[in-house]
Amino acid sequence: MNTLSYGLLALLARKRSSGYDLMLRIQPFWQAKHSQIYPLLSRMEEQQLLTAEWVKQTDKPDKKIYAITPLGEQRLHEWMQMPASEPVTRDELVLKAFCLWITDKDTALALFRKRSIFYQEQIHYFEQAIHKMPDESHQFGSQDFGLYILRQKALGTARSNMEWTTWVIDMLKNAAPPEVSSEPQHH
Amino acid sequence: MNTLSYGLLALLARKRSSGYDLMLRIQPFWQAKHSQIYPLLSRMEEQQLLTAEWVKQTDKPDKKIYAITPLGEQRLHEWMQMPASEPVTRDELVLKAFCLWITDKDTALALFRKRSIFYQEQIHYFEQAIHKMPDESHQFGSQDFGLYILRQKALGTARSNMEWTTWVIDMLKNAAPPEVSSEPQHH
DNA sequence: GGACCCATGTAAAGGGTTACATGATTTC
DNA sequence: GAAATCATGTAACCCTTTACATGGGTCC
Repeated sequence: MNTLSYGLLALLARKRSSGYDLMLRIQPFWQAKHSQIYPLLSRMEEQQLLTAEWVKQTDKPDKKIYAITPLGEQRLHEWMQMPASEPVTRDELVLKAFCLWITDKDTALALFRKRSIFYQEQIHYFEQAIHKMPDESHQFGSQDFGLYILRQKALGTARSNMEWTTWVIDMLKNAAPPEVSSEPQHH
Repeated sequence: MNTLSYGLLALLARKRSSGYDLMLRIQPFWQAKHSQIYPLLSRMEEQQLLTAEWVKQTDKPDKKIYAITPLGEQRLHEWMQMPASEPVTRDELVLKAFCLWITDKDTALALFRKRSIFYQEQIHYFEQAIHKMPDESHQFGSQDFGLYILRQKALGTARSNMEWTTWVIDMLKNAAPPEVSSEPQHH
Protein backbone atom coordinates (compact mmCIF):
# COMPACT_ATOMS: atom_id res chain seq x y z
CA MET A 1 0.00 0.00 0.00
CA ASN A 2 1.67 3.17 -1.19
CA THR A 3 0.50 6.76 -0.77
CA LEU A 4 -1.34 6.88 -4.08
CA SER A 5 -3.33 3.77 -3.08
CA TYR A 6 -4.56 5.58 0.02
CA GLY A 7 -5.48 8.56 -2.12
CA LEU A 8 -7.61 6.33 -4.33
CA LEU A 9 -9.21 4.75 -1.26
CA ALA A 10 -9.92 8.24 0.05
CA LEU A 11 -11.73 9.21 -3.14
CA LEU A 12 -13.64 5.94 -3.22
CA ALA A 13 -14.77 6.41 0.39
CA ARG A 14 -16.61 9.48 -0.91
CA LYS A 15 -18.27 7.70 -3.86
CA ARG A 16 -17.87 4.58 -6.04
CA SER A 17 -16.07 5.43 -9.28
CA SER A 18 -14.29 4.09 -12.31
CA GLY A 19 -10.50 4.15 -12.60
CA TYR A 20 -10.80 6.73 -15.33
CA ASP A 21 -12.88 9.00 -13.13
CA LEU A 22 -10.47 8.58 -10.19
CA MET A 23 -7.61 9.56 -12.47
CA LEU A 24 -9.35 12.79 -13.47
CA ARG A 25 -10.27 13.68 -9.90
CA ILE A 26 -6.85 13.00 -8.39
CA GLN A 27 -4.89 14.74 -11.19
CA PRO A 28 -5.10 18.34 -9.90
CA PHE A 29 -3.57 17.26 -6.57
CA TRP A 30 -1.43 14.21 -7.32
CA GLN A 31 -0.11 13.57 -10.81
CA ALA A 32 -0.71 9.95 -11.82
CA LYS A 33 -1.23 8.34 -15.21
CA HIS A 34 -3.89 5.73 -15.92
CA SER A 35 -1.12 3.16 -16.43
CA GLN A 36 -0.25 3.52 -12.76
CA ILE A 37 -3.80 3.70 -11.43
CA TYR A 38 -5.38 0.67 -13.19
CA PRO A 39 -2.89 -1.93 -11.89
CA LEU A 40 -3.07 -0.40 -8.38
CA LEU A 41 -6.86 -0.74 -8.34
CA SER A 42 -6.58 -4.39 -9.45
CA ARG A 43 -4.14 -5.14 -6.66
CA MET A 44 -6.35 -3.42 -4.11
CA GLU A 45 -9.27 -5.53 -5.32
CA GLU A 46 -7.19 -8.69 -4.75
CA GLN A 47 -6.40 -7.46 -1.25
CA GLN A 48 -10.14 -7.08 -0.60
CA LEU A 49 -9.90 -3.35 -0.04
CA LEU A 50 -12.18 -2.76 -3.04
CA THR A 51 -14.92 -4.52 -4.96
CA ALA A 52 -15.33 -4.12 -8.71
CA GLU A 53 -18.36 -4.28 -10.98
CA TRP A 54 -18.60 -3.84 -14.76
CA VAL A 55 -21.21 -1.33 -15.89
CA LYS A 56 -22.35 -1.50 -19.51
CA GLN A 57 -22.70 1.69 -21.50
CA THR A 58 -24.06 2.08 -25.01
CA ASP A 59 -22.65 5.42 -26.16
CA LYS A 60 -19.29 5.06 -24.35
CA PRO A 61 -17.01 2.08 -23.54
CA ASP A 62 -18.08 -0.12 -20.64
CA LYS A 63 -16.56 0.82 -17.31
CA LYS A 64 -15.43 -0.92 -14.15
CA ILE A 65 -16.86 0.69 -11.05
CA TYR A 66 -14.89 0.24 -7.84
CA ALA A 67 -16.32 0.54 -4.34
CA ILE A 68 -14.52 0.56 -0.99
CA THR A 69 -15.02 -2.43 1.36
CA PRO A 70 -15.24 -2.29 5.19
CA LEU A 71 -11.62 -3.52 5.26
CA GLY A 72 -10.63 -0.64 2.98
CA GLU A 73 -12.41 1.81 5.27
CA GLN A 74 -10.56 0.38 8.26
CA ARG A 75 -7.20 0.87 6.51
CA LEU A 76 -8.17 4.43 5.64
CA HIS A 77 -8.93 5.21 9.28
CA GLU A 78 -5.61 3.73 10.40
CA TRP A 79 -3.79 5.81 7.76
CA MET A 80 -5.51 9.00 8.96
CA GLN A 81 -4.07 8.45 12.44
CA MET A 82 -0.50 8.59 11.12
CA PRO A 83 1.22 11.94 10.54
CA ALA A 84 1.51 13.01 6.90
CA SER A 85 5.00 12.83 5.43
CA GLU A 86 6.62 16.02 4.17
CA PRO A 87 5.68 17.35 0.73
CA VAL A 88 8.07 16.90 -2.20
CA THR A 89 8.22 19.34 -5.11
CA ARG A 90 10.18 18.90 -8.32
CA ASP A 91 10.40 21.98 -10.50
CA GLU A 92 12.77 22.21 -13.44
CA LEU A 93 12.56 26.02 -13.39
CA VAL A 94 14.15 25.98 -9.94
CA LEU A 95 17.18 24.10 -11.27
CA LYS A 96 17.40 26.47 -14.24
CA ALA A 97 17.41 29.42 -11.87
CA PHE A 98 20.65 28.08 -10.35
CA CYS A 99 22.50 28.99 -13.53
CA LEU A 100 20.55 32.08 -14.62
CA TRP A 101 23.80 34.05 -14.53
CA ILE A 102 25.28 32.06 -17.46
CA THR A 103 22.43 33.14 -19.71
CA ASP A 104 21.10 36.38 -21.23
CA LYS A 105 18.14 38.50 -20.20
CA ASP A 106 15.88 37.39 -23.05
CA THR A 107 16.33 33.68 -22.37
CA ALA A 108 15.62 34.29 -18.70
CA LEU A 109 12.54 36.39 -19.50
CA ALA A 110 11.18 33.68 -21.81
CA LEU A 111 11.44 31.09 -19.03
CA PHE A 112 9.62 33.18 -16.43
CA ARG A 113 6.97 34.47 -18.83
CA LYS A 114 6.06 30.91 -19.76
CA ARG A 115 5.81 29.93 -16.11
CA SER A 116 3.74 33.02 -15.41
CA ILE A 117 1.12 31.83 -17.92
CA PHE A 118 1.05 28.44 -16.21
CA TYR A 119 0.33 30.00 -12.81
CA GLN A 120 -2.30 32.28 -14.35
CA GLU A 121 -4.10 29.23 -15.73
CA GLN A 122 -3.90 27.51 -12.36
CA ILE A 123 -5.37 30.55 -10.63
CA HIS A 124 -8.21 30.65 -13.12
CA TYR A 125 -8.91 26.93 -12.79
CA PHE A 126 -9.03 26.93 -8.99
CA GLU A 127 -10.99 30.19 -8.73
CA GLN A 128 -13.65 28.71 -11.00
CA ALA A 129 -13.66 25.41 -9.14
CA ILE A 130 -14.06 27.12 -5.75
CA HIS A 131 -16.74 29.45 -7.08
CA LYS A 132 -18.86 26.48 -8.19
CA MET A 133 -18.77 24.77 -4.78
CA PRO A 134 -21.89 24.99 -2.60
CA ASP A 135 -21.68 26.90 0.70
CA GLU A 136 -22.08 23.77 2.82
CA SER A 137 -18.70 22.53 1.52
CA HIS A 138 -17.10 25.36 3.57
CA GLN A 139 -17.97 23.55 6.81
CA PHE A 140 -15.98 20.80 8.49
CA GLY A 141 -18.34 17.84 8.44
CA SER A 142 -19.29 18.31 4.82
CA GLN A 143 -17.96 15.58 2.53
CA ASP A 144 -16.56 18.28 0.25
CA PHE A 145 -14.77 20.23 2.99
CA GLY A 146 -11.46 18.53 2.15
CA LEU A 147 -11.77 19.36 -1.53
CA TYR A 148 -12.71 22.94 -0.65
CA ILE A 149 -9.65 23.56 1.53
CA LEU A 150 -7.37 21.83 -0.99
CA ARG A 151 -8.55 24.14 -3.74
CA GLN A 152 -7.98 27.12 -1.44
CA LYS A 153 -4.46 25.84 -0.76
CA ALA A 154 -3.73 25.39 -4.45
CA LEU A 155 -5.13 28.84 -5.22
CA GLY A 156 -3.03 30.49 -2.52
CA THR A 157 0.15 28.80 -3.71
CA ALA A 158 -0.55 29.65 -7.35
CA ARG A 159 -1.15 33.31 -6.43
CA SER A 160 2.04 33.46 -4.38
CA ASN A 161 4.02 31.95 -7.24
CA MET A 162 2.34 34.23 -9.77
CA GLU A 163 3.42 37.29 -7.72
CA TRP A 164 6.91 35.84 -7.60
CA THR A 165 7.15 35.51 -11.38
CA THR A 166 5.89 39.08 -11.80
CA TRP A 167 8.52 40.29 -9.34
CA VAL A 168 11.31 38.38 -11.12
CA ILE A 169 10.20 39.56 -14.57
CA ASP A 170 10.21 43.18 -13.38
CA MET A 171 13.72 42.78 -11.97
CA LEU A 172 14.91 41.25 -15.25
CA LYS A 173 13.35 44.04 -17.32
CA ASN A 174 14.99 46.71 -15.19
CA ALA A 175 18.40 45.00 -15.20
CA ALA A 176 21.26 46.88 -16.85
CA PRO A 177 21.59 45.80 -20.48
CA PRO A 178 24.87 44.04 -21.35
CA GLU A 179 27.69 45.98 -23.05
CA VAL A 180 27.16 45.96 -26.83
CA SER A 181 30.91 45.65 -27.44
CA SER A 182 34.02 45.20 -25.36
CA GLU A 183 35.60 48.17 -27.21
CA PRO A 184 34.53 51.67 -26.18
CA GLN A 185 32.33 53.31 -28.81
CA HIS A 186 33.92 56.23 -30.74
CA HIS A 187 31.93 58.83 -32.73
CA MET B 1 20.76 13.29 -19.10
CA ASN B 2 17.85 13.72 -16.75
CA THR B 3 16.70 16.88 -14.96
CA LEU B 4 18.71 16.23 -11.81
CA SER B 5 21.90 15.89 -13.91
CA TYR B 6 21.31 19.36 -15.30
CA GLY B 7 20.76 20.65 -11.79
CA LEU B 8 24.12 19.25 -10.71
CA LEU B 9 25.76 20.76 -13.80
CA ALA B 10 24.15 24.08 -12.93
CA LEU B 11 25.62 24.01 -9.42
CA LEU B 12 29.03 22.95 -10.72
CA ALA B 13 29.04 25.79 -13.26
CA ARG B 14 29.05 28.11 -10.23
CA LYS B 15 31.89 26.34 -8.42
CA ARG B 16 33.70 22.97 -8.30
CA SER B 17 32.33 20.78 -5.50
CA SER B 18 32.18 17.31 -4.02
CA GLY B 19 29.14 15.08 -4.45
CA TYR B 20 28.40 15.45 -0.77
CA ASP B 21 28.41 19.22 -1.01
CA LEU B 22 26.21 19.16 -4.13
CA MET B 23 23.74 16.98 -2.26
CA LEU B 24 23.51 19.48 0.60
CA ARG B 25 23.12 22.46 -1.72
CA ILE B 26 20.47 20.91 -3.96
CA GLN B 27 18.41 19.43 -1.08
CA PRO B 28 16.34 22.52 -0.23
CA PHE B 29 15.12 22.77 -3.83
CA TRP B 30 15.23 19.23 -5.24
CA GLN B 31 15.14 16.23 -2.91
CA ALA B 32 17.82 13.71 -3.89
CA LYS B 33 19.75 11.17 -1.82
CA HIS B 34 23.48 10.63 -2.10
CA SER B 35 22.79 7.17 -3.55
CA GLN B 36 21.25 8.84 -6.57
CA ILE B 37 23.78 11.66 -6.92
CA TYR B 38 27.06 9.70 -6.76
CA PRO B 39 26.28 7.33 -9.67
CA LEU B 40 24.95 10.26 -11.74
CA LEU B 41 28.20 12.19 -11.27
CA SER B 42 30.23 9.13 -12.31
CA ARG B 43 28.18 8.76 -15.48
CA MET B 44 28.56 12.45 -16.28
CA GLU B 45 32.31 12.11 -15.85
CA GLU B 46 32.31 9.21 -18.36
CA GLN B 47 30.37 11.42 -20.77
CA GLN B 48 33.05 14.10 -20.43
CA LEU B 49 30.65 16.64 -18.94
CA LEU B 50 32.70 16.71 -15.74
CA THR B 51 36.24 16.09 -14.56
CA ALA B 52 37.02 14.58 -11.16
CA GLU B 53 39.94 14.97 -8.80
CA TRP B 54 40.57 13.37 -5.41
CA VAL B 55 41.45 15.81 -2.64
CA LYS B 56 43.10 14.43 0.48
CA GLN B 57 41.93 15.57 3.89
CA THR B 58 43.43 14.69 7.26
CA ASP B 59 40.62 15.38 9.73
CA LYS B 60 37.80 14.26 7.40
CA PRO B 61 37.47 11.55 4.71
CA ASP B 62 39.09 12.30 1.34
CA LYS B 63 36.74 13.85 -1.19
CA LYS B 64 36.25 13.78 -4.94
CA ILE B 65 35.96 17.26 -6.39
CA TYR B 66 34.05 17.57 -9.65
CA ALA B 67 34.41 20.43 -12.15
CA ILE B 68 32.36 21.21 -15.26
CA THR B 69 34.02 20.84 -18.69
CA PRO B 70 33.45 23.07 -21.76
CA LEU B 71 31.20 20.30 -23.14
CA GLY B 72 29.21 20.37 -19.90
CA GLU B 73 28.84 24.14 -20.18
CA GLN B 74 27.62 23.78 -23.76
CA ARG B 75 24.94 21.28 -22.67
CA LEU B 76 23.88 23.63 -19.89
CA HIS B 77 23.41 26.49 -22.37
CA GLU B 78 21.35 24.28 -24.68
CA TRP B 79 19.18 23.18 -21.74
CA MET B 80 18.57 26.82 -20.72
CA GLN B 81 17.09 27.50 -24.16
CA MET B 82 14.37 24.90 -23.65
CA PRO B 83 11.19 25.76 -21.71
CA ALA B 84 10.99 24.35 -18.18
CA SER B 85 8.53 21.51 -17.72
CA GLU B 86 5.65 21.98 -15.27
CA PRO B 87 6.28 21.55 -11.55
CA VAL B 88 5.10 18.40 -9.76
CA THR B 89 4.17 18.32 -6.08
CA ARG B 90 3.39 15.22 -4.05
CA ASP B 91 1.91 15.90 -0.63
CA GLU B 92 0.39 13.17 1.51
CA LEU B 93 -1.57 15.73 3.54
CA VAL B 94 -3.46 16.63 0.37
CA LEU B 95 -4.63 13.03 -0.06
CA LYS B 96 -5.56 12.85 3.62
CA ALA B 97 -7.67 15.98 3.20
CA PHE B 98 -9.81 14.09 0.67
CA CYS B 99 -11.23 11.97 3.45
CA LEU B 100 -11.18 14.45 6.33
CA TRP B 101 -14.93 13.91 6.73
CA ILE B 102 -14.45 10.27 7.85
CA THR B 103 -12.35 11.38 10.80
CA ASP B 104 -12.81 13.38 13.99
CA LYS B 105 -11.80 16.95 14.79
CA ASP B 106 -8.82 16.00 16.96
CA THR B 107 -7.25 13.75 14.36
CA ALA B 108 -7.68 16.47 11.76
CA LEU B 109 -6.23 19.11 14.09
CA ALA B 110 -3.18 16.94 14.81
CA LEU B 111 -2.46 16.60 11.09
CA PHE B 112 -2.64 20.31 10.38
CA ARG B 113 -0.78 21.37 13.52
CA LYS B 114 2.10 19.12 12.58
CA ARG B 115 2.20 20.56 9.08
CA SER B 116 2.02 24.06 10.50
CA ILE B 117 5.26 23.44 12.42
CA PHE B 118 6.89 22.22 9.21
CA TYR B 119 5.98 25.43 7.36
CA GLN B 120 7.12 27.53 10.32
CA GLU B 121 10.53 25.86 10.18
CA GLN B 122 10.72 26.42 6.44
CA ILE B 123 9.90 30.12 6.88
CA HIS B 124 12.59 30.44 9.52
CA TYR B 125 15.18 28.64 7.39
CA PHE B 126 14.58 30.70 4.25
CA GLU B 127 14.31 34.01 6.14
CA GLN B 128 17.69 33.38 7.72
CA ALA B 129 19.21 32.24 4.43
CA ILE B 130 17.97 35.36 2.60
CA HIS B 131 19.09 37.63 5.41
CA LYS B 132 22.65 36.35 5.14
CA MET B 133 22.92 37.00 1.41
CA PRO B 134 24.93 40.04 0.28
CA ASP B 135 23.11 42.90 -1.47
CA GLU B 136 24.79 42.24 -4.82
CA SER B 137 22.98 38.89 -5.01
CA HIS B 138 19.74 40.89 -5.50
CA GLN B 139 20.87 41.94 -8.97
CA PHE B 140 20.48 39.96 -12.19
CA GLY B 141 24.05 39.36 -13.30
CA SER B 142 25.21 38.27 -9.87
CA GLN B 143 26.09 34.58 -9.64
CA ASP B 144 23.84 34.31 -6.59
CA PHE B 145 20.81 36.01 -8.13
CA GLY B 146 19.25 32.62 -8.96
CA LEU B 147 19.68 31.36 -5.41
CA TYR B 148 18.28 34.65 -4.07
CA ILE B 149 15.08 34.49 -6.11
CA LEU B 150 14.65 30.78 -5.36
CA ARG B 151 14.81 31.45 -1.65
CA GLN B 152 12.27 34.24 -2.07
CA LYS B 153 10.00 31.82 -3.95
CA ALA B 154 10.34 29.17 -1.28
CA LEU B 155 9.68 31.75 1.45
CA GLY B 156 6.57 33.05 -0.31
CA THR B 157 5.15 29.57 -0.80
CA ALA B 158 5.91 28.57 2.80
CA ARG B 159 4.18 31.74 4.10
CA SER B 160 1.15 31.12 1.90
CA ASN B 161 0.91 27.54 3.10
CA MET B 162 1.43 28.61 6.72
CA GLU B 163 -1.51 31.02 6.45
CA TRP B 164 -3.53 28.22 4.94
CA THR B 165 -2.86 25.87 7.86
CA THR B 166 -3.76 28.62 10.33
CA TRP B 167 -7.01 29.23 8.45
CA VAL B 168 -7.87 25.51 8.41
CA ILE B 169 -7.01 25.05 12.11
CA ASP B 170 -9.26 27.99 13.03
CA MET B 171 -12.13 26.50 11.03
CA LEU B 172 -11.64 23.15 12.72
CA LYS B 173 -11.54 24.69 16.21
CA ASN B 174 -14.76 26.59 15.55
CA ALA B 175 -16.55 23.59 14.05
CA ALA B 176 -19.60 22.30 15.94
CA PRO B 177 -18.58 19.49 18.29
CA PRO B 178 -20.08 16.07 17.50
CA GLU B 179 -23.04 14.80 19.53
CA VAL B 180 -21.76 13.08 22.67
CA SER B 181 -24.43 10.39 22.42
CA SER B 182 -27.18 9.40 20.02
CA GLU B 183 -29.60 9.35 23.00
CA PRO B 184 -30.89 12.68 24.30
CA GLN B 185 -29.42 13.53 27.73
CA HIS B 186 -31.86 13.38 30.70
CA HIS B 187 -31.20 15.07 34.05
C1' DG C 1 29.17 4.57 24.92
C1' DG C 2 26.04 6.60 21.56
C1' DA C 3 24.80 9.88 18.23
C1' DC C 4 25.96 12.84 14.58
C1' DC C 5 28.83 14.75 10.76
C1' DC C 6 31.84 13.94 7.03
C1' DA C 7 32.47 11.20 2.70
C1' DT C 8 31.76 7.69 -0.90
C1' DG C 9 29.83 3.92 -2.99
C1' DT C 10 26.53 -0.42 -4.52
C1' DA C 11 22.18 -3.26 -4.75
C1' DA C 12 17.49 -4.14 -4.51
C1' DA C 13 12.97 -2.74 -4.54
C1' DG C 14 9.43 0.40 -5.35
C1' DG C 15 7.28 4.50 -7.76
C1' DG C 16 6.24 6.80 -12.06
C1' DT C 17 6.40 7.84 -17.19
C1' DT C 18 6.30 6.63 -21.90
C1' DA C 19 4.94 3.71 -25.34
C1' DC C 20 2.12 0.02 -27.18
C1' DA C 21 -2.65 -1.68 -27.94
C1' DT C 22 -7.78 -1.24 -28.99
C1' DG C 23 -11.99 1.07 -30.42
C1' DA C 24 -16.51 3.71 -30.54
C1' DT C 25 -18.50 8.45 -30.44
C1' DT C 26 -18.41 13.31 -30.77
C1' DT C 27 -16.70 17.83 -32.24
C1' DC C 28 -14.32 21.03 -35.54
C1' DG D 1 -10.71 13.86 -42.29
C1' DA D 2 -8.43 14.89 -37.80
C1' DA D 3 -8.48 15.41 -33.08
C1' DA D 4 -10.43 14.84 -28.63
C1' DT D 5 -13.06 12.18 -25.09
C1' DC D 6 -14.22 7.96 -22.87
C1' DA D 7 -12.39 3.61 -21.18
C1' DT D 8 -9.15 -0.18 -19.89
C1' DG D 9 -5.07 -2.60 -19.83
C1' DT D 10 0.29 -4.29 -20.35
C1' DA D 11 5.44 -3.80 -20.92
C1' DA D 12 9.67 -1.52 -20.81
C1' DC D 13 12.25 1.84 -19.07
C1' DC D 14 13.73 5.42 -16.01
C1' DC D 15 13.69 7.81 -11.48
C1' DT D 16 13.81 7.57 -6.52
C1' DT D 17 14.09 5.52 -1.99
C1' DT D 18 15.72 2.28 1.32
C1' DA D 19 19.07 -0.63 2.86
C1' DC D 20 23.75 -2.40 3.03
C1' DA D 21 28.70 -1.22 3.65
C1' DT D 22 32.84 1.37 5.60
C1' DG D 23 35.35 4.37 8.80
C1' DG D 24 37.50 8.42 11.28
C1' DG D 25 36.49 12.63 14.12
C1' DT D 26 33.70 15.33 17.32
C1' DC D 27 30.32 16.23 20.87
C1' DC D 28 27.49 15.00 25.02
